[in-house]
Amino acid sequence: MSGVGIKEVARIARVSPGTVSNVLNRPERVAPETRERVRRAIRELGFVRHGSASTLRAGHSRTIGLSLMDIGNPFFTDVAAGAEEVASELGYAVILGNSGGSRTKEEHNLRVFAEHRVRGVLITPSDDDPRRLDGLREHGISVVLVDHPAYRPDLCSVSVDDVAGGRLATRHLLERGARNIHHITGPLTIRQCADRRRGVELALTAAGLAPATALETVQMPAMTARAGQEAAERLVRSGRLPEAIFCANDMLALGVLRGLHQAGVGVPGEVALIGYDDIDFAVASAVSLSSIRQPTYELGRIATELLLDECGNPGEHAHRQIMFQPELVARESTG
Amino acid sequence: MSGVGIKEVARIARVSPGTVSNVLNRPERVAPETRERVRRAIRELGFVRHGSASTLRAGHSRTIGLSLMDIGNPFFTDVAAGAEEVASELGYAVILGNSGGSRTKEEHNLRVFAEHRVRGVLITPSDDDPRRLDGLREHGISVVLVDHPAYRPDLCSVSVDDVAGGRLATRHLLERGARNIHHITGPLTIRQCADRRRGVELALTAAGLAPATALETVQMPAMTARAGQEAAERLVRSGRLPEAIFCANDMLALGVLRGLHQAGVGVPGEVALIGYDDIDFAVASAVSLSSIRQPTYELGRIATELLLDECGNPGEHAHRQIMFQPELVARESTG
DNA sequence: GGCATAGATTAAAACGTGTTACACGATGTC
DNA sequence: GACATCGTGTAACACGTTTTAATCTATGCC
Repeated sequence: MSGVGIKEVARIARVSPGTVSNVLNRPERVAPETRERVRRAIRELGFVRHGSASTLRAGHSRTIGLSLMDIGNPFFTDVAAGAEEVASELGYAVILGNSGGSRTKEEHNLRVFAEHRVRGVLITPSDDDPRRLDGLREHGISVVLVDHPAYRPDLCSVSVDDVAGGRLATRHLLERGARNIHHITGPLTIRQCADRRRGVELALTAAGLAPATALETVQMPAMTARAGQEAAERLVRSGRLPEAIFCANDMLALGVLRGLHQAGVGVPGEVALIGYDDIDFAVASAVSLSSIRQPTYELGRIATELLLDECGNPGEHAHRQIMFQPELVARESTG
Repeated sequence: MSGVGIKEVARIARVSPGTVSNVLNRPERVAPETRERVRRAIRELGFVRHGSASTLRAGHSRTIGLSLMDIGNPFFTDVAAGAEEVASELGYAVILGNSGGSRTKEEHNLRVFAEHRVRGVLITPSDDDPRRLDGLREHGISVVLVDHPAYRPDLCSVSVDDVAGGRLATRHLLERGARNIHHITGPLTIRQCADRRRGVELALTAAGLAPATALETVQMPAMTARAGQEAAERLVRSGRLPEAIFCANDMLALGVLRGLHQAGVGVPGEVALIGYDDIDFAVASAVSLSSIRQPTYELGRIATELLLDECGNPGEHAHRQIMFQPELVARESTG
């Protein structure tokens, strides 16, 4: 086993354990020569600080929890990458939990985080229920919502305006000459989907078109490429091709693209197509995909910064609900 | 703060703290009625065990470290998903570290893991240097290599036979009529790239072709879609289109596909193309991509199982070097 | 020279849990 | 009735670190 602790170091450096602790945590308080002597002992013995003991005594850990909805989706892994980077820079470790959209698993994750006495939690919540979060906060654990606005002033959140995104995509399609929109989305119970659809409606009305006639919404159970392809095949079979398709997700859009291509339908020649998220693979497909870009990586970075600020200055921290504006990326699939 | 600890629970349940600890860790040793009384108290107080104190006293944590080479690559996130699932099932938490291929960051990760006294470490190593790992193991931390064979009998590893994979891809192209192979790869200092290329050579010689003339290798600095597209553009400009292209990576292949498509080169009509990894997006591209499938998710699952077995039965655990065989997935891009 | 002051170090008391050895009744055995 | 046994529960220490208050030394000042 490891065996070598702070007091073995102290013995070798001819110092008291307290001094070693000071070298570790407040080096400025110890005289340069002793400091160096202690550091040498640390190196020689290969000492590494026992994090648990430290956490126990200090009352707080250098750890944050990250609960993701879908680790298989590039959108979320981008968020994770951003979060990990910032956390790592500031000396924090990240405990990963993948909820897969399941409330049970999400609760399990939060419980694990609580046991580990993480300093804070970053979560892409699967629903709007804030009760579980309050449980954490009673334990003194800060929480920041990611990709989901906090509808209350005492909680930080970092998200992107999905209504605006839906509007952007729709307006773009209308500008390219479309008079009606075929909208392929995931379950409308998912906030992101509902908001994006709302944006479509707003854009249509703003252009003097009635959503009731100019908008057709198709709801798929999953937001995967497979689901997208199925939607496209169904569309082709029906024989009534729309002028323009807006998918709530790039995964869906890539599937649609492939389904249309296989049926010999030209994109953007016969149908214009736009997705959402602007994942890296959007530009890699044979007909590059127009999409709505979100500052994914930044989402993770800023959420972590907010979280650690809240942990560091619990008194004067001002809760903020940050909402980014999405951005249109026009590529080949919309002409 | 939380404030409620094991002894507050004990007070409410009219029991000694030791008994509460027993209810938590060896429930069978305590009489059913007291057990229930304690459990009720735990529920009422909303008590959650202090993981650090537990770790400190017990001498071991319920945590593993996971150091990934590239969290942005679907291959690695699949591995992570598998690992997280198993770890979670068995009550372990996962600390995530993203090395991005940098040795410095990798060392940082390992140091963090050591401080947290993780039970074991899962790592997709960026090189073959085993010294850092030995440092961990001296501290009683088990290590399992992922996607990298252990060249020593005292270390577990889970990997895929990349030589066989390269051979599979090449043989497939040869069977479709190609007489020479254009191989686009990443840095050959990366073991995976070197092995896959080795497989190409073996397959060529086995077919009576001399690698010196039948194989052209192009080494790109990164294994991204962008790099693939650049390689394709260069190829088109050179005017000498090969019969068949084998990319060491699906990301590269998707880029090549797009580059060729933009230049009006038909796939698989004029050029056959195959990738490697069979990421989900391989099937989603306009011309679905042939690829070499690896049991990614399983890699993560089994590695974690091995790791936790090694932690649980330190005495009788037999180190294993598991090597999976990859599998050809033929799709449209090779006709 | 005495005293205050600042700086450097230390001793000892926590932090919340797990574990060991032991106490306590009750039961069964001779 | 004495004694071993068994099933439960307890008391107290230990884990490795941080932190507080106290101690010690050297320095400057009157």
